[in-house]
Amino acid sequence: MPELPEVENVVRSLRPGLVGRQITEVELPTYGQNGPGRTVLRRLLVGSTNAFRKRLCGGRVVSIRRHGKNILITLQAQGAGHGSLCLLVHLGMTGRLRFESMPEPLRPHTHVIFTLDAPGRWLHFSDPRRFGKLHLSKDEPAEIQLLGPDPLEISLEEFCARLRRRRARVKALLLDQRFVRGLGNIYADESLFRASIHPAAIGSRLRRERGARLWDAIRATLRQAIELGGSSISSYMDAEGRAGWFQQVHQVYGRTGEECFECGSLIRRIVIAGRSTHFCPACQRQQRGRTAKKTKPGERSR
DNA sequence: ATCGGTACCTGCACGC
DNA sequence: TGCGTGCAGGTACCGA
Repeated sequence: MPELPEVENVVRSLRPGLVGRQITEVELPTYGQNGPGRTVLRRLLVGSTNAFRKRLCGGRVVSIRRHGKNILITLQAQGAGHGSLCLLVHLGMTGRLRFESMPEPLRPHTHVIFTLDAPGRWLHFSDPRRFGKLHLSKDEPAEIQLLGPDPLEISLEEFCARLRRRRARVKALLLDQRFVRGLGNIYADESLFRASIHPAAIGSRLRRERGARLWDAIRATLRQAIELGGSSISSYMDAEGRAGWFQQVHQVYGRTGEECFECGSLIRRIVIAGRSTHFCPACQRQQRGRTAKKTKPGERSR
């Protein structure tokens, strides 16, 4: 769920209440819930739960930033294990970091409760589907270096150069975090619509002019989405519980069968790279000879 | 290199 | 009301 704009808003809303604060206690309410062999946290927490708790307690938050869809929290550890710590949080599809006041009843699927040295403030991590991840390490995990450039920072030149090198369909490329980091299903579809590019177009076959339009569309889409607080499709909210508004200006995502706001054609849904892909068949035409092979007669493209 | 399928999970909307 | 089905913002892994 949370893509770059949502994660960016979570990070921004975490900063004021988290930077400079000390974590005084860490509780893991779902630890051991499904029996010792299958604890809920096993998949969520990289490393042992005890080490996680021990190393984090007493740590003071130094900084927090976004890297693609990852949240990186740097802490100054306390006591014998002094030195710096890096807590990586990936929200997966349904992960949520949210400030809470303790007397409220615990929401279901709350896996980690960080007690802060600010009175009446706790930070809860919840994640119903448990696709999220928490990884505590001494240094920044090496894996994040494998991710591609940030789409808001990449230059036009580099973006076009990367496109030229890849023969995958452009929608698949946008979802590939090694191509650019931070785009997900919503913003890939919305960016392609804004650039009037068919999602099945082959990256290396896009002319420079179209590549430039895509580069521009991605940046404009992400900037506007960040501005509007992200897309709140079902339950996304920032750390202070504020919803986003970008879903109200979605042009194609989640609009299968509805009329295109530009031309009135019906928005179509196809599957690319195993993901639902929404586009306007009239505004996003396949370029003859420049796209993936056409569907054979009698073959269904759904 | 790239793709499709599967897996990981729970919740929700839908049709019957 | 209940039940089965398909779908959902994520990534990782397999074999082809």
